[in-house]
Amino acid sequence: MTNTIKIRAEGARLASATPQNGTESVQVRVLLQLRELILSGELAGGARIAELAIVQRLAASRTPVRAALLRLEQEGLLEALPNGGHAVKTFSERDVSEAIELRGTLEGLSARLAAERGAPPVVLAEAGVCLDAIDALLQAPALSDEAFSRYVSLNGQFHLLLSEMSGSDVIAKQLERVMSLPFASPSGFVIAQANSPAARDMLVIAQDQHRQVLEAVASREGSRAEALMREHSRIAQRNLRDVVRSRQPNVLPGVQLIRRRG
Amino acid sequence: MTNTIKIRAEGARLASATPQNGTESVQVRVLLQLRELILSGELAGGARIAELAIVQRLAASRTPVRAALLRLEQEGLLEALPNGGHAVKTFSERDVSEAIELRGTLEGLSARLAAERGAPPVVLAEAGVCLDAIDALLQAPALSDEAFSRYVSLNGQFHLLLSEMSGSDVIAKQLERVMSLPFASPSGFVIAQANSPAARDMLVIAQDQHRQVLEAVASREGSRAEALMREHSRIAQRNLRDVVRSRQPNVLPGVQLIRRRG
DNA sequence: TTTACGGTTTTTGTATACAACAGGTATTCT
DNA sequence: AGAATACCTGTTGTATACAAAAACCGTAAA
Repeated sequence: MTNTIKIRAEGARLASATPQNGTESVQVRVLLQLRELILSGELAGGARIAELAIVQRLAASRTPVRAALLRLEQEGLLEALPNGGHAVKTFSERDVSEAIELRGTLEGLSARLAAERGAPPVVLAEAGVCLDAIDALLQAPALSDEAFSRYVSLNGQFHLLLSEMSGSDVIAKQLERVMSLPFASPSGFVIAQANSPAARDMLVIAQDQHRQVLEAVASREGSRAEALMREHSRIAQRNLRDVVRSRQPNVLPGVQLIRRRG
Repeated sequence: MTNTIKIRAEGARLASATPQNGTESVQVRVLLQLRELILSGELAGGARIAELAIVQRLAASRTPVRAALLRLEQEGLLEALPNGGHAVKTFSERDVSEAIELRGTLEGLSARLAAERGAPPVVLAEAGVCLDAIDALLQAPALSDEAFSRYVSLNGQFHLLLSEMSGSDVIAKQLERVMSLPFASPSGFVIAQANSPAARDMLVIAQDQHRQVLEAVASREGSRAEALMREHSRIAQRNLRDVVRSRQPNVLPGVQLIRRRG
């Protein structure tokens, strides 16, 4: 017989009594931790997620857990099951490919609009500085781990600036949504390829595209900017595919969610 | 003095006692009604929405109301306020324009992929039937109200079929998201222009584009399909702008959310 | 008149009780 | 033995109590 114990969040009452001492709300904490749990692979792809399990694990009440589940559902990491409840979503290789193509298309749109409307000089300048920093990084014949992680950060910043240049909140928001899937992010492939010998060459190529895009935007060449941005995203596509095929386990948060066939 | 009455959902207890007799869950009901309330303009753009107000109005408890607020937030109709709470979002004319451009871009991507990969013959055929039906509708020299609403339905169906042709769930889902804003929907402009004398001509033009797109997809002309689909969306843009300018009050659900300047 | 302060009130955040439902298991009837 | 059924359990849906924070308001002092 199973003994019917009443499941209760340890310390829940304590947490309730604790005032919000400047840190973060339970909701945010649960959201972050739950996302981490999924991306790290601790909650396997396809697994059903019970609210109470999370309640126990994260020591919060059902309310914030529910909120987090809903958010992650809309984020695309979870899917709602027909009869209630949620499951960790899995992605086919094609899904991944399409997500990247989608990002490229959206970034292309943003770049075109930026070029057509004229990007704010300040942002344009910031992007230039960003690219200069990447150039400096690529001076070295081989890149250290720290250099890679710095590249990731700079690369992410550049893509963000690019999405800012169009001045469109609507598009920026949509882009944000698409990039919330970790393997669709512009830096996904970089992390994954960090230890490959050809890694630096890849970055050199990507960086050249960065330069060209920025130039195109600055000189108001809309459709060139768009085409370049699309093509740029295809680097990620190529590399990410390699990674999925070779199936190194944890090179990138969330790769475990990609299933081989389906 | 305000008397401190304890606000309670009328009939809430009753609803709780009622079994789910085949209809719909409270959550779904609240979501639908709340969305309706916003789109109909009963909750004005920019207005802050208090949970308790909705609880009273829709006779449900805070839990499903909260869920609905979260959903509508992700849907883009509400925005989360910094210190908790939600407000009805408003859109600048530029936002609307960008949302439509976004739809065009996404539909263009979908059409291109459909053409490149080859659309399933069944879907292709269905789309053809759909267009034939629209042709039949346009035989009449002037269109009745029913004819218009039939057009709206057929038009929506065609666009849906088109998004199906690429076979991409990822893109289809994203498109669904973008089109959840009512003025970004492919039929938005149709409703709005129904009483204009040139309305039929507009539909004729749109229908020609439909034909061309379908042909392009069928004959695997990817970039033609994409370009056509983008251009097609610009009809909506043009017409919808007219409507916003002339500011007829209720031609389209949700127009009240568009503010003049901002 | 304006501003700072203190209490009041509204509103959201959080936890939890209770109900309905689904799925599995054991039991019983044929 | 096999099938149908009743029960049991785990899970989500719904409502609500309580806490904390923020907005509001009135008063008093500069």
